[in-house]
Amino acid sequence: MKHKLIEIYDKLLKEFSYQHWWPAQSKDEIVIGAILTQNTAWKNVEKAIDNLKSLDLCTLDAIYKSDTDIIGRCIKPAGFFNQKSVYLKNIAKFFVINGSVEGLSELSTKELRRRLLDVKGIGKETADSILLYVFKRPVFVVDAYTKRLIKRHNLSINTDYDSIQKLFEDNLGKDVEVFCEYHALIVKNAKEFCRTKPLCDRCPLFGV
DNA sequence: CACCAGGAATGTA
DNA sequence: TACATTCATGGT
Repeated sequence: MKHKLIEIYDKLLKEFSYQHWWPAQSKDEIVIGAILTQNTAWKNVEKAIDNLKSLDLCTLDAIYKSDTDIIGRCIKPAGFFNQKSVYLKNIAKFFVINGSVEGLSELSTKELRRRLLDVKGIGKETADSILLYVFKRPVFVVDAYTKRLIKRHNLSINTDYDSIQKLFEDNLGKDVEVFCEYHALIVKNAKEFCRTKPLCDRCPLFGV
């Protein structure tokens, strides 16, 4: 008997096809985007990233060496720029002093996650996004859309982050590609159908 | 005008 | 542990 989560995944994949996530040109850009998109529309994140690129500041090394107020002006469209400029400096420093992605690649997933969570500005979702899309570790990313999906379809009693993450990881197999695609599809579906009319009859998950 | 967007830190009880 | 508040821009 297939789990509901697999049924949902199949329907979303059939409806939207592959999403090619994370949308970025480099691993540094994924990390930067993960910070900038915190409670912020992706459209505004794109503007901020374009601003960074125009000054050649869309790398962790460049951010590490730049003034916080310069970063702040670039990322202003993404909101919370006073906080996020500091957060970007924090994560940039973390990668620089640890030898970038390569320098951290030998760590276990659990240890790497702990270290990411120690960086001020990196919470569970941001840490897991980096673990999955940058380090290719089998960690499921739980965002607001994912929680909403689980609640609307009554797929879990507990709806906190850890419970929902465990639900996905226990029922999908630890497949990085599936985790990457499933999270992307949940976001895609939410933007496409679930904004104004939750579970309307046009939604691919109607009746599931 | 209110409300939301691919959250996280901080403070309170 | 479980909520409430704060942070800020831009689209609907």
